[in-house]
Amino acid sequence: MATSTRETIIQLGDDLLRKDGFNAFSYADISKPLGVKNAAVHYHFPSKQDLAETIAIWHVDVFDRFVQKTATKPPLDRLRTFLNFYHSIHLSGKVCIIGAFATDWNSLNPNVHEKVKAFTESVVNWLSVLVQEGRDMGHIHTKHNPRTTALRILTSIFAATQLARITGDDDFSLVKNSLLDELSS
Amino acid sequence: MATSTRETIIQLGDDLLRKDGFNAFSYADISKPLGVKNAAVHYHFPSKQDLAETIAIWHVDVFDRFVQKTATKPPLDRLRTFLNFYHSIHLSGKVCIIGAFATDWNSLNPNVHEKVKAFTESVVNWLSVLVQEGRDMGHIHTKHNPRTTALRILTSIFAATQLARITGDDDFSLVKNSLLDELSS
DNA sequence: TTGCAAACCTATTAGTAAATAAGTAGTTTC
DNA sequence: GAAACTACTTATTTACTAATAGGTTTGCAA
Repeated sequence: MATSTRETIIQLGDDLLRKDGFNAFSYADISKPLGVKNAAVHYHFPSKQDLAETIAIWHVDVFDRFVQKTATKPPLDRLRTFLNFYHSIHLSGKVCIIGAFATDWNSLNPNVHEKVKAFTESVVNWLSVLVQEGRDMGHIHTKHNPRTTALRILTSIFAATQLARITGDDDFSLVKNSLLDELSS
Repeated sequence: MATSTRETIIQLGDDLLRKDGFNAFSYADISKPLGVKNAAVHYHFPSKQDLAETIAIWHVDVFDRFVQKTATKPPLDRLRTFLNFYHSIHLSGKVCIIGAFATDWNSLNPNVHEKVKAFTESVVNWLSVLVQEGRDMGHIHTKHNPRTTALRILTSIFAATQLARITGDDDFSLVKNSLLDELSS
């Protein structure tokens, strides 16, 4: 399937956003590798905020597909897949999109905020259901309520993609493995 | 005690770094509220990287004083104070300096990296000792090794300052309280 | 064949950025 | 009391930024 210019811009933008931050990349960083002029990027996304908004929506879509694809797996398998996904984020030099948007929060307009909120809530809710189901099945053990456990999973793993930039890969694995170990024991 | 221009620059820079991000503020954002010219800021910190480096060193000093001041407290009290400190970070609209530096990592030079690494390791080590001592005294309960538990505390609480920007204050408290609840039970 | 819209490009603008050179006023040092 | 240092200012430079106006090409549809 041929990838459209528009799609490539979104993917390059997402990469740059999560590697360098929203204010660290310019339209030139997108247009150059794409082999088009800066104005072509503005044709697809008139403003940088429009691009950020589309990237947020794109993540909603990607996550929806992830949810669909893993829907039949048992809760603990879903969690493992989720954490492995974050491992690949870390290994590719990026951070979690939630953290990237959060630290650049004050540079983004209300439209972007709305989409990022929707995405984040869908992740937290998905994790909450996962925890609830896992507990009902006796596969997941936690003393907190599902949302709290979901928040603890999410915060630990997305901060791990950031922290491991500073302290190294090993710390990412420590966090990841301890999460699985703790919830499944 | 009279605060010098240099110190005010560091504090303003730290505020801006943690509210908006390294690439979202300029020397004008510092010089204006200070009532000096942009060149005066460059006099104290020739480059923005120099400022970032000094901010990192400043955090090492602040943390050292925090460690000294709380050294006589029992482990669980130290943890509570630590988490309350993060609560005040969140309430003042900032994020943890570790996360701020991590997401802007690729914009910062090796000198800054070095100082941020030193600061982060000192926090992780302090938490590790806290966990070790707490466990020895029977006040803290965890199945992981001290560094792993330290990482889980740190990642959860610093990501909570970011996540709560998106999902709201309540989620910060859920994370904070669950940490205390879990480790002290 | 014309009409028209999608997807560009050329060229430019207005603004902001970090950084520096050179000068100045006030204070300290020898 | 001259020299030197501190903490600035004025003025400027170079570079990059997001964004836009207006023109060009291509392919499809009426």
